[in-house]
This record gives sequence, structure tokens and C-alpha cells, in this order.
Amino acid sequence: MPERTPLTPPTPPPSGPKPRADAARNREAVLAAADRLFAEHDSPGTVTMADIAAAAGVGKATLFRGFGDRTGLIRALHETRLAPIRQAAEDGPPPLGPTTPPHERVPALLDALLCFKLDNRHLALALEGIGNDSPYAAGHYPHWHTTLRTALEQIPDLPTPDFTAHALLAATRADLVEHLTGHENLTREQLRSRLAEFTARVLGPPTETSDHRET
Amino acid sequence: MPERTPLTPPTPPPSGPKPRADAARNREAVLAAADRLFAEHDSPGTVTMADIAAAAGVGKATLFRGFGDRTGLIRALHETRLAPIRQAAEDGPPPLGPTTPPHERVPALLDALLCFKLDNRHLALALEGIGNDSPYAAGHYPHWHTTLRTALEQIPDLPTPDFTAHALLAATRADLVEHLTGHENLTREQLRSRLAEFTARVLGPPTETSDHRET
DNA sequence: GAGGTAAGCGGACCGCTGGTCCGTATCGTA
DNA sequence: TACGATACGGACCAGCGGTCCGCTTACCTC
Repeated sequence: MPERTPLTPPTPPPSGPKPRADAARNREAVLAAADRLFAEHDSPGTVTMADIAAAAGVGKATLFRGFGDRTGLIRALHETRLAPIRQAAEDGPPPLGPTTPPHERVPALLDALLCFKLDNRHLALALEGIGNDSPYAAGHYPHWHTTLRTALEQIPDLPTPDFTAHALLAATRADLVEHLTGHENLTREQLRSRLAEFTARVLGPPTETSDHRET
Repeated sequence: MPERTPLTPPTPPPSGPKPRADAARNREAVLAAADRLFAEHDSPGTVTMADIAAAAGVGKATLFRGFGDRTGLIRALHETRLAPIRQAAEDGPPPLGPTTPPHERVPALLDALLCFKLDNRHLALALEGIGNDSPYAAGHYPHWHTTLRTALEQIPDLPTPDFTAHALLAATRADLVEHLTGHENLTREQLRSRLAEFTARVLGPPTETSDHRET
């Protein structure tokens, strides 16, 4: 532990007192530049921190001061884009919100996640490709897992909601999505329907007690 | 294309004329050292090429000459360990071999793969953590996917064998296994039974036409 | 066994990356 | 306007994967 943190007051969300005006401006510039660069390059690995700093018109240190490290920057970017969906799943209207019956909500959640990864290939790839254990270690994964598990638990006779949640989420992994659309040439709609069919099979037919709507 | 390959006649399998004695000996030493180092360190990222060369008692160039690059080394290591299972799935006896009815073979294949990743945490993590698109890009994945898909196609009323094969394989991803055993403290047997239950749910109940054995 | 030859060796070397330091410029405030 | 705190930026560093080239060594031939 260093005697006084010489850098990296990680500032994961810009919380605390109040950021200086130029700091806030630079933060936005960096996020915008990173987003653009990741979108332009196919592989996130080819985008360096120096590139992002240059594109944003700031020094490298600004980048690391604002986000801690590469992981932090990617996470911040990802979080920004994912926030609306997350919000919708937390307390939004059906079919994503918590009031939706599980046989409808689970597929809706997975479809939303899949569409997000289709629309933000680069970001999702960058996030999941950080290090080992990356998707699970921290960040948004536990949230989605818990949400999904909670919904799955309301389905009777489903043996292992916890593992099932993991397995269903694994079916939407960014690199798998990338492979299916890129190498196997599945269209967006094909992939969505495949995932929906698979999910339906896992959930089994809806019952009176678990789902109060006619299908 | 260089006028004469200065290095890297990749030698992925040591095929062709015949390798020199010391070359073969060094190759084995490198594989053994790499295996040991990966097993000792938790994260494959902390094992460098220089470490492996030093542990094997050879120069770095020997390493790159024999395996092309880091990816090649890891793949060679992985392939060596996985070969028996691969062989058993290709033309072995039940429950892994191709003569097994699908309702029995699919869970057996997945269980074998899961056990392999449990027994070779480090290797599987190293392999899947290489780059983006890593598990799907090359190597063993297409083989397992094809095997699984072929078996799934024999199950009537299973809507999308191709995607289902991907999804089931995704449930055995190395980092997920690592997360479940490491952070959620599932035992080996718990994880195996969870995967088996999940698989059974996906496959649905066996029928007369698809499976000729009583269950 | 001796000698020629090419395959193989090793470690100094390179380019590049993520990450850090510190003198300097800018912001917010009185 | 003057002053302290905050943030800036680019030179800098350590460590990585990967390469080069002069030297060693195994193999083949006679």
C-alpha cells in the first residue's frame, strides 16, 4: 500500500465533492473518443491507450487519472451504454420490468442483452476480453445473474435456477455472438429467434401458477 | 512474405522429415515446464515466455522456433492433454463414442469436457483467454461443436441443433467453471450434476425413436 | 573415427504497451 | 487580481512478445 496514492483515486463514478469543469469536459471527450475508436477497429486489442488519448486531445495521464486503468475506462464506457437497459430491468414496465411473469420476462431480458451486444459488438468484446475471469469478476455480471436467477426461481420445477441463469447468460457471450454473426453469417433476427427458442426449451411450457397470462 | 523464413517454420505438429534429437528433447522440456508453470500460477497471464524458457533451461528463441508464438505453445499443450478424450469421442466405446444414443451421448460429452476443464483449469483458462474470438477462431472448438451438433440432430423436435450445441458448450466455458468453483464454491460433483440437469432439460425426455434404451 | 554441413541453439536486442512522475497551466474563489 | 488547489501533459519507465545472428552440436558420409 503506497503512503499516499500518487495517482488513481479511481473515480469510478465521478462521485464525491465536485469535479473541476475541465476535468468533466475531458472525461466526456475521452469517453467519446474511446467509443469511436473501439467502434472503428474490429479488434479492441488494436486500440491503445495512447491512441485514445490522442484522439481525445488529452495527455495519457488524464486518461489514467480519470479511469484508473484500461479496464476502468472500458467499464465506464460499457456502463454508460448499458444503463438504460439496466434501469428498464430494475423498475421499468413489462416485458423487462420485475412485474412481468417469468416466462415472459426471462426471454425478454436475454433478448435485450443479446441486442445490446449486437448493437455494441466492440464494447462488449472489449469488456469480456480484458483478462481471465473478466466477465464474472466484477461489474455488471452479478447484477444480471441475480436478476435472471430471481425470475427463474419463480418457475416451478426448474431444478437449478442459479446454474441455469449462468448457462443462459453464457449463451449471450460477446465472442459467441461475434462468431455467430461474423463467421456463421447468422442475421440479427435469426440469432434472436435461435436464442428465444433455446430459452423456451429451457424454461419449459408455462403453467397456471407461474404465469398468469394466456400464451 | 520473407525471402527465406528466418524463424517460425511453425512446426505445429512435428511433421515432415525428422526432428533432431536435441530439438525433440527441448520440445518436451518446454511442454513440461509450461505445464508446470501454468499449474502453479493462478492466472495464466502471470506466466511469461521468458519464465517458461528459463524453467525449461532453454533460450527464448527455442520456444518460439518450436511453437511459433505463445498461442501455438498453449494450443500444443492443450491438444496433448485433450487428445485422449477427443479420441474417445471420435471412435471409442459408449458413452462417449458415436454409437451411443444421443440422449446419453450428449450429456456424456459435456461431462467429459467439464471434467477436463476441472482437471486442467490453468490450461483451459490459458487457451480461452488468448485473444478475442479465441475459443471459436481455431483449434478444437469446431470439432466439439460438430460432434455435439451431429448428436443433437438425431433428437427429434429439437429446434436448433446448431445453436443449441453452441449454447451447451458455452455452459462449460473455462472462466465460468473457474468462477463457479472458485467464487461460488461449488464442488466438482455439484457442478457436474447441475450441468447434467440443465442438459437434460434442454434435451427433453427421451423418445422411442431417438433413444433405443430404457432409462 | 574424422570431417563437413546444416539444423538448432541462446541471449542480446527491438518495438510497443500499459502505467507513472513531476514541472506547469488552469480553474475556482476571495 | 491574486492565490491555493486541482488537473494537465508528455517524457519516462519496466516488462512483454517476438526476432536476429554468431556460435554450437547432432547427424550423415566416407
